[in-house]
Amino acid sequence: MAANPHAEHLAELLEDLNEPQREAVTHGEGPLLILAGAGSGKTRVLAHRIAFLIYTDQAQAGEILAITFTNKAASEMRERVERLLGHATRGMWLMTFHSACARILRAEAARLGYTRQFTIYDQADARRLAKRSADACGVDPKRYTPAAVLNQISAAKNKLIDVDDYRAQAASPFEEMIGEVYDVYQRDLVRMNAMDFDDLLFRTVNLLELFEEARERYRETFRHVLVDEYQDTNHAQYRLLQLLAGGGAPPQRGRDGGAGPAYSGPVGHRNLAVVGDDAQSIYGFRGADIENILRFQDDFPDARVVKLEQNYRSTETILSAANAVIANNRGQIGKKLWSELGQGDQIQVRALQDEHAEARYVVGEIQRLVDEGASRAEIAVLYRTNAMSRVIEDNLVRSEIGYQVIGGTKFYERAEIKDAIAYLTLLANPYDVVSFTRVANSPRRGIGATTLARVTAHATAMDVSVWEAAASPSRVPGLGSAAVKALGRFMATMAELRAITGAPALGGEGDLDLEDQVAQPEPDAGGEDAGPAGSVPIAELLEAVLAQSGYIEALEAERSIEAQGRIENLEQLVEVGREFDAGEGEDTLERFLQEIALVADADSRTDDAGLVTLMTLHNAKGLEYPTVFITGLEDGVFPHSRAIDEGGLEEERRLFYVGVTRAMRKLYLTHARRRAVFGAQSYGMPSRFLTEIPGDLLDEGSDGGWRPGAGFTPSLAGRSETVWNGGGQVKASRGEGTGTTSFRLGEDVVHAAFGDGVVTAVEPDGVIVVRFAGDGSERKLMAEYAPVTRR
DNA sequence: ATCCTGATTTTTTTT
DNA sequence: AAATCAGGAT
Repeated sequence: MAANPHAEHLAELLEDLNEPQREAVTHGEGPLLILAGAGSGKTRVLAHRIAFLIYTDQAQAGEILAITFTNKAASEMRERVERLLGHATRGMWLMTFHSACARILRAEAARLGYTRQFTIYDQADARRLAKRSADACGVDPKRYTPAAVLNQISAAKNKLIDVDDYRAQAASPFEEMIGEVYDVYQRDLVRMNAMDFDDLLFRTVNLLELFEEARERYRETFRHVLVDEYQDTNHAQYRLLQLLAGGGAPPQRGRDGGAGPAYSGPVGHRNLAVVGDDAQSIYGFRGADIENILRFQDDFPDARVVKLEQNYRSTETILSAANAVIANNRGQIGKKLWSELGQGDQIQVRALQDEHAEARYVVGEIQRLVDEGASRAEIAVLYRTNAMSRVIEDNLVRSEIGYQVIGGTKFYERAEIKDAIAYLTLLANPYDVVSFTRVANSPRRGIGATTLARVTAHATAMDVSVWEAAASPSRVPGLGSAAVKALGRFMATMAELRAITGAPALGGEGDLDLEDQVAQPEPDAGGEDAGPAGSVPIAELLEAVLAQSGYIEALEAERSIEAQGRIENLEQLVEVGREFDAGEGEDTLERFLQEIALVADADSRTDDAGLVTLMTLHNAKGLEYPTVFITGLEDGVFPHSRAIDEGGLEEERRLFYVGVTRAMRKLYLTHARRRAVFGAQSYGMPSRFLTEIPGDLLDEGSDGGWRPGAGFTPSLAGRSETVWNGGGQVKASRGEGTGTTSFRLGEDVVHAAFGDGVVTAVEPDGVIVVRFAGDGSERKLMAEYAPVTRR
């Protein structure tokens, strides 16, 4: 028998790999670049490589850091590796950049002036904060929306430009203005012991640059670093990898003060394996820098480069189309994808009159395919923007075809869920002003905006946490006696809840008026943290929060269907907590909050259910389906008009390339002559990407395509609906008689997309509010236009 | 402090 | 078509 006790496994591991795949898997130490075309088995190669490293004793599980793009991809990877290794992957760091950074920062928070309970703000929180900062700087919100301002700040952070650098190099009044807001915004974050998504990366880079000890420790810990989707890394992520694995280009700017110890000490181990495809770089808008992959060989001149060009997914027709389209981009790394799967079917291209006709065509085809024996789970419908899912949903519901939508509105964005999370966040992080203001008056307790502003201003002025400021309301200047009382009661329950977490008590007690109490030792200031702030089951804590805060009570008092729906959502959240409690690892509150902050909706995708999948093209990255529909192929929609204006055409083309290459056997491309955008009709030419596909690969339908006035008649089983009325005024007729458009409170209704619901409010101008039974969501609808009918 | 109403804006894409 | 926001009324 061979010396290696795993010899048998090893042979098996390499068995079904093609030559370049095997080369990538068995590559030893040193930098490795895997250029993996779409469908060339890159996930497989990564998983096999991890298993190989372990079987050949080049690494222990705990010495591997494998970065994926989504949590979903991480758990899929974990499963695959477990299957290969035949045992658990305990200790292996297999997660997203953001999760890995959050985990490192928890451990090292004190060094950066944070506590380990720091809050992670999602985009919505960050935007709210950016708005506040912009207001404080006197920025005209009409001229510069908070989102635009935040984008600028985010872009700077992704490039590792801190406030001082930014202000120093500001070259226009606009940039000076942004610099000012950036300054305020960042100070607020620090004061609140909070980080936004970008900070997670930026702060980790700071940590590793400033503290040699930490840098060396993590370098030693992660002997092998593997990165998936490398083409979508931004500069901060790039820098992080350099710091962890060493090598790479020299730092771009020394950080003042610290005299930049960045590159003293041993050069890293340089065991960095990255996998990517420059043709699939689609996240430039959020700072991804395609140059990272294009320049990998400059950074590591001795890097082994492996190209995976055999595609195991798609027919030759589909690949030819993809190759032809992407050839219109400049500066690609040469790759020629090929497949042994045969020509296959032609690509179906259809022109429809409007988005309704398009949706009917798509759903009609789905119906036909399913009748012919296809599984719904084999079909995906892709679109450029989330808003485009609505019409397709309508039609799927009418045809009674089960589907799932990935992305769009998320569970964790619902108000009641955000409220509940904010309570927990405030319990963990007493500095969190955003959570405090969110929670203080919900349910209503008579703590209004003015009171909140006074409390937070006082906290800032006295340099104490909001918690402390609020806990001694009588010391806040300008508060009326009613406000003092309300705050006192609120903070008393918060203190009780905090006691449940096991964390030490904080701040002033009720109405003690001792002046020197402010000087009392502050447990959260420095390194030592709130002690064993864990060990309470999250589900229990959450139930206590919801009960003692009066949140549930207030909802029950409403006695409305929508309140009932909210309560059910909250019960679901408690269930999430219960699952977390049952999982492995210490169940600390911080860890729970971190996990929740970093989950994406794409993570909730299921494969096995008999459901058609609807999602944006971005969300489709990394997935494959036997049948794929790409809708909305009009100039202005896809490519998106904003991308056309801002020179993002190549990225749009790569996005189209990603979409096309998701398809295994059948590909449908549709465009509408006319489409409602913001409720107004707009007319669009067929997408330029369509014309980039060689004609012989396309089947444009027996009809020869769209002709003015004629209209395409989809092969719909049931009735055919007339949509085009020739005059330009368009209104989709619904199958069921709508009857009158007036609804009454409490009436049972059916919505084409959302199913059964009940009218919970009737507003002026024909707006009704409906709470839907399906998901408990509540929506405002235009009674006259929305596809709702009385049940 | 809270509710109501009308105006404005939203749609790129997401960790 | 629908969500968010600001300003004004109660």
